[in-house]
Amino acid sequence: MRDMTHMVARFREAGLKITPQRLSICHLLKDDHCHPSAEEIYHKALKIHPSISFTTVYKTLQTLRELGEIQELNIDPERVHYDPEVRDHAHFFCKSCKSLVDLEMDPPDPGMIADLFPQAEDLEIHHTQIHMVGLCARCRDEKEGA
Amino acid sequence: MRDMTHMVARFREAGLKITPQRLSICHLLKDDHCHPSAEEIYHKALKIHPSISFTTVYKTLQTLRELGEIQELNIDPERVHYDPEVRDHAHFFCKSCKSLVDLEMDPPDPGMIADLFPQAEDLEIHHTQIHMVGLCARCRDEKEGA
DNA sequence: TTATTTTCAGCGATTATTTTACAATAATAA
DNA sequence: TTATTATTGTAAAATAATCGCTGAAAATAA
Repeated sequence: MRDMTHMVARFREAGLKITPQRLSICHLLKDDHCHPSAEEIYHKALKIHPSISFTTVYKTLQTLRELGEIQELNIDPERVHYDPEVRDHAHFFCKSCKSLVDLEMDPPDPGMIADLFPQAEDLEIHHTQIHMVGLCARCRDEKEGA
Repeated sequence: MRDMTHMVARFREAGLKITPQRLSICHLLKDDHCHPSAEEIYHKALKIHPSISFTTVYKTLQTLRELGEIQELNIDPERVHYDPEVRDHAHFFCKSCKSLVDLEMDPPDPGMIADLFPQAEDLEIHHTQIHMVGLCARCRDEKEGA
């Protein structure tokens, strides 16, 4: 997700109304790299718009996803998380503390995907997710220390 | 998941009873590479045990996951799918027909992960999932033909 | 085989998340 | 400013996932 000027333009060109709720949700998402859930975004939005509903947050997230401005992460079996960064990068999910962090990656060699996945040639791939699940450093140490 | 003899041994060494229901669920999973959901396994199991409950299927899937005999796939936002193959391989999910297929991959160069993800050094990674989402050949052609 | 012990299957209900319908409201264009 | 149209928020529904309990079944010992 880019800056607010860009988002306003995106809404406009899609024929969507520019409401304070939508702008606030964009603002909350824009610089948040903690991968919030819909519920978390809702609670943050409540501080700005005390009467905002979960439905509004939910629908706005859908809209932003359709616009390609955010991506949904299915790494946590309990809930969907949202990521304002749509460029290729991987994620790590800690089973213990439920933290979800970015794993930066160098852009893979374009030929690598084709080499690794010959079958992918016949598919129209919209996006790729790389998920690693386990224990973060802190939770691993706690486990061993106990 | 390996053969039934292996599964019986696994159950036994874990102090779990070898019930007809469990054996049937293992049998259903063993050769199914369509990545069924809990609901689908339940419906197949019903044909063998007309009185089996969803709870039994659900609990057995949990057990098999804890034993490391199957893995859960979180690629479909609507439901969890189960995979009897726990070795490294990627998956492709078609947004249109909801099919979920294996993408065979050559085992990546051991150094590749470390090279791509320097941060991973501090993490205890239990498993990695690579998910590609888009349209399968058939759905892509239907879209273009229309 | 039979008795004893332990676990499991199935029922029912619950929790949590995600999704929808619709009337009131707010944003936009004329 | 008014008309038009989309969005918000309320409330409720749909769906998936999960749990406690009890009779039944399976494993084990005698």
